[in-house]
Amino acid sequence: MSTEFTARTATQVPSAHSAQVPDIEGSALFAGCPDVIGTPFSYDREEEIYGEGEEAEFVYKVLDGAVRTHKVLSDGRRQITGFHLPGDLFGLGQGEINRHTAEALTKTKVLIFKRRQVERAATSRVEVACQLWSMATSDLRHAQDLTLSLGRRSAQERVAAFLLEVDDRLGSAGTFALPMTRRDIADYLGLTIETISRTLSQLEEDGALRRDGGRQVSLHRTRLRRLVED
Amino acid sequence: MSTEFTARTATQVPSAHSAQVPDIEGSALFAGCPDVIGTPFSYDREEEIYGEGEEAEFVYKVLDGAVRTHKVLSDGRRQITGFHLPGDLFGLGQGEINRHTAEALTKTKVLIFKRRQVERAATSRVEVACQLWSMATSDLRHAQDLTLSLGRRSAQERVAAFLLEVDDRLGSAGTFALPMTRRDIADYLGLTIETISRTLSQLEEDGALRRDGGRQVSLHRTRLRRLVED
DNA sequence: CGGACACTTGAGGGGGGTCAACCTCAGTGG
DNA sequence: CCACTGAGGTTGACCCCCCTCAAGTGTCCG
Repeated sequence: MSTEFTARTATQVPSAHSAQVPDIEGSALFAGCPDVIGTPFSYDREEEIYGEGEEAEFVYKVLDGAVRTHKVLSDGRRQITGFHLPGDLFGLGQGEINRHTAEALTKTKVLIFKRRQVERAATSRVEVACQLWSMATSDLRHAQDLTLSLGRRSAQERVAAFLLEVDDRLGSAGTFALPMTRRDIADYLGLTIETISRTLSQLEEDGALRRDGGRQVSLHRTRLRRLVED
Repeated sequence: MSTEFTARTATQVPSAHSAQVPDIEGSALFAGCPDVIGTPFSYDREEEIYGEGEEAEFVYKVLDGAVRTHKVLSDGRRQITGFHLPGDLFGLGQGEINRHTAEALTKTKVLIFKRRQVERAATSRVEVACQLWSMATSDLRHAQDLTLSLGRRSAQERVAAFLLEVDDRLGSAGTFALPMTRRDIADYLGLTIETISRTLSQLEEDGALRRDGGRQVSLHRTRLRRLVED
């Protein structure tokens, strides 16, 4: 998996154990394991990378672009569990069978690893196992933060927190283009596209951000942060 | 951490890697690591085990009783992230600082391990590291299932799924006493105690369960399962 | 038997969903 | 160069599910 969109708050502290976080270059991910080499691959916009219920054969590392993973209910309701940006690993931690679907948001380059090889590396090299533990733990933190938002925060708080999270992941410039559609944001935050749209308009009206065409936003971070209880 | 309340669905498959799930007895948890020995300890009903923001010094294994872990917003809104029953490990995966609070639901016996020792064991024995990875992964799955419920399911679906999950964790007898209050259920499912109460009444009226005093329930599992889309 | 806490039930309100119309803009073809 | 098209986004009107507030009913334990 990966660090996904875990917000780096001031209280966050380096990983508990000695394994270090993977660096942006794919080559050093399974350092010291020459048999675990990633194969470059590309996906088009909206292309499925793997599907829920299929055998989990590979693990992926994003090099360029963006990926979303989601679960669906039988009637089509969708919950996005994470967005994956360059440097992130995804597809791990799902046993023999994929527990969600992964799709490319845009044209996306990845490195593909065989899951079995990664697991073999984990059982033979303790640093790899610790690294995988560290990544799973990081994803777990992210999932629990999302749980708190979905369970207990208002639409405005969720959207404000989401914008700050994306800004953070994208380099904390304060100005950026959202890499996903309103539908993706809605399905991530447990809301509807109309509510996302209305909330963004409201935030702009309140001076918490400026917009320029659908995707481009400039955050007023101190005001947004004031809206997010924590 | 632990398997928490992860529902075992028909599609679920044994852990991906070779590490085996810990057994109910604490002694075999860090097998082959004589330096990692748990110290027995007890907590009273509603007693705090550790608090969010404190240094994470220990890891815990439930022997008897039940524990909840939760996060709180500054205005008091609470989200329970998991209930931990006998056999479950909790308190792992939070770096140097606790990212949530843990409290005993009832009088609870645990085994306490020093976090540093567990981490040391992980870096020296690959089976331990894999076991910890496996547990983190299992917790991640659970958190993502909860995310789907909170984001996309109705109150009735959440309560029905919750009852089936508890039944499963408690041995699938179909009849059991809920180990937690309505408030705990509400704070786990992102609802209010009134909605929990009304939903249970409605489910009873629909013949999906029977109640006997506040906590005791008998599930009509096929009817409940029909209410839970998946 | 009485007090406290957990739980239930009702009445009313609001946040966000639903449905529908409209706008914007990039792409495509004439 | 412009008309057409369709997907993504915005906005409004209405409604419903769940929350809020409030009053009751167990039920456990002194």
